[in-house]
Amino acid sequence: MTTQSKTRDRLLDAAETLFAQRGLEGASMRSITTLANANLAAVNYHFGSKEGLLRALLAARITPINEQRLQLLKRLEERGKLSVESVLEAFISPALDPNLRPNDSFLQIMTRIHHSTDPVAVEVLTAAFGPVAERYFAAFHKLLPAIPAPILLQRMQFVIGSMLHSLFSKCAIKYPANSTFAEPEALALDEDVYLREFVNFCAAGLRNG
Amino acid sequence: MTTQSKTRDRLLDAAETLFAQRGLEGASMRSITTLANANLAAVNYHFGSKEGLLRALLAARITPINEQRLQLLKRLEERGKLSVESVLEAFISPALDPNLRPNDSFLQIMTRIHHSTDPVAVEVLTAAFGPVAERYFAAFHKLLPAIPAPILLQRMQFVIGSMLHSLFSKCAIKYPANSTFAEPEALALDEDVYLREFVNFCAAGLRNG
DNA sequence: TCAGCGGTCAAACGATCGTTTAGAACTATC
DNA sequence: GATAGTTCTAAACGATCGTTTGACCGCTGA
Repeated sequence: MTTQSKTRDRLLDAAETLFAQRGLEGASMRSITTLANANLAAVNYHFGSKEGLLRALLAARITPINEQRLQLLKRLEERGKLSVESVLEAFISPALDPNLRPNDSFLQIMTRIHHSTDPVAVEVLTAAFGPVAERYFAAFHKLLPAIPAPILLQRMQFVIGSMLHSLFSKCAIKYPANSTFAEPEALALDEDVYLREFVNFCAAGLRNG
Repeated sequence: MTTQSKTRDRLLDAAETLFAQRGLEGASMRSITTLANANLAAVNYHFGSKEGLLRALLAARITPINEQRLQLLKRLEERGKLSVESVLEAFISPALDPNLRPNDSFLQIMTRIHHSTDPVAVEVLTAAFGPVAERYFAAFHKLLPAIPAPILLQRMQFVIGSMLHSLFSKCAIKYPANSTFAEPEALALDEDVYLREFVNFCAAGLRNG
């Protein structure tokens, strides 16, 4: 138990890549194990099933991001630095932190499963994001007490949508290069510019929406 | 050629339901034809292949929405009624128009394929939404000339994300009913309230982002 | 030395996938 | 009522899916 199998980690990496590339159903066990240079039976040995592999992957990647989200929010509260902008930054920045390992592939999986109806994905998502959403809703509610709860909830859906889609479009350009709209280089903002844009866009929307 | 087959339409409806419910790969030909009370071979007869069925479905549903988007924008320009708010409304309202047949299932498919990497979905999406995105970008650029193009492009990504995710969450509640956050009834805003919230949120974000 | 164990392997399992085929059933035209 | 063309049907095709099996390897502690 002290030393985890190398194969196990290679399987997680391969699954991350292929789940992002081909979707949860489109990525076959054979394609995953081949990419991981492992035997076909390796997934069932290490994770029990394909579903077990998905659960392990999501847990390994989502948990640290959401813990960071809660920790940053707590820190803001303790230091009396709560503002709409600082809370928004605390919400999105963990998804951009390379130390927490959200690479392009995983960001793609995140957006995909947020709009999926796969039972496992829904179960894991609600369990992982439910507490985070509650705490952040409470924070926004305190900062914007004049906004009725149902309206604020709707605006938070806009915030979440802005985050998911922009994170996705950061790694998967949507419009063809020959289009006069959105040449690739036009979409490639610096990461700090992107973060500032997200925070300001959503702050303005939350307040004056 | 004058009278289209009833079976063809039932297949499109069944495909719409099951593609939304189980995804493009998760919905099998057998499940689709069974739901449509048709023979297994019916899809291949009417559409050539499963891919042909997907293409036909997307074309039948997306085309009228995007034509309406372009027409509404053109009408605003002709009548000199261009504003950030009116353009935003022209952009989202066709997706809510029951006459254009975007029911809950199709809205779910829309969000799903917008974040998918399926080659067919990407091809159809870029072909259908590319011109719309260009025209609306030009309109926003004219209304907000002080905002640099790359920044405006990023903000339009936020707008698109807000639209996709909120349309999706309108039909597929994301958080469990036992959560203090987001009880189902709390998310069920009137459609006109929802439209006003979307327009105001995005308008504030676009201007002051 | 050898029994035990975590890990890997090739091979096969039954199930399901999308597609094809040949012919039956229908509809409209003469 | 015979004919031609469209629509539907049952059955089977090969391919691929996720999973299981039992043998095998290298290491460790007794």
